[in-house]
Amino acid sequence: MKDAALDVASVYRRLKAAYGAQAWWPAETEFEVMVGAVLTQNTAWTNVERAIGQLRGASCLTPGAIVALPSAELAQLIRPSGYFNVKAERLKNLCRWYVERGEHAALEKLCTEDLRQELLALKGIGPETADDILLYAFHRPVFVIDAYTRRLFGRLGLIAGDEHYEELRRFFEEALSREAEPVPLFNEYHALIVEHAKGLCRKRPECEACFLSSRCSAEGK
DNA sequence: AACCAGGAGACAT
DNA sequence: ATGTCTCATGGT
Repeated sequence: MKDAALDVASVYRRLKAAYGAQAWWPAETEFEVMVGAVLTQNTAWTNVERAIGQLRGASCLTPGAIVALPSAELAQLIRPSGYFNVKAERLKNLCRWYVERGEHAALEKLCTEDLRQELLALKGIGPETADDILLYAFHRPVFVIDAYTRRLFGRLGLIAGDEHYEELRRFFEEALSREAEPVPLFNEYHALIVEHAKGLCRKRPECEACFLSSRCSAEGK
């Protein structure tokens, strides 16, 4: 028999077998998902949690409150998440658009491509942040590409790793196009990639693939 | 104590 | 179209 094909779908099964269900995104509301998507840009999630906690504590975890808040005050609230000055502007851009556009009730009516283009047009919302929002806040079938995805699948030999964002997104979405329910699948898949990456031993990059075998010393962090 | 973290934009080449 | 720099806090 031929060796088991190491394709995108089988990597998912192995990740899920190794780490279990993730049930992302870690947030109370869909708006909170959007805030977290901006705050976590190139930042550890533990820092984002603090920033979101500060926003909640100041009763500023709503689009209206963030729009009304002076940038300098917003920056101080989100300080623990790093890049607080730029992220304050990015959050305000996002919230201003969100409010003007009628929030979820109105935006839900847009098709995925239109919604994506509107998000990408905002200063501070790049392809990954836009796709985080599309998938985890609007439940659209979009596969999120992040640095972990590039690293993992690059090391597995399934991609080069330096492809353009859109090219990789199409690659994964096409590879999973036969699946019955893309939204829960994409949701879980990206979460598993991150979970795997967080527990990965930095000193041994070769361990990147150890979830593929039944015994892995790096499992469970 | 350097190094990195669930990126994106501005700018030069 | 492809590099390089900046933004900044909190963990290992």
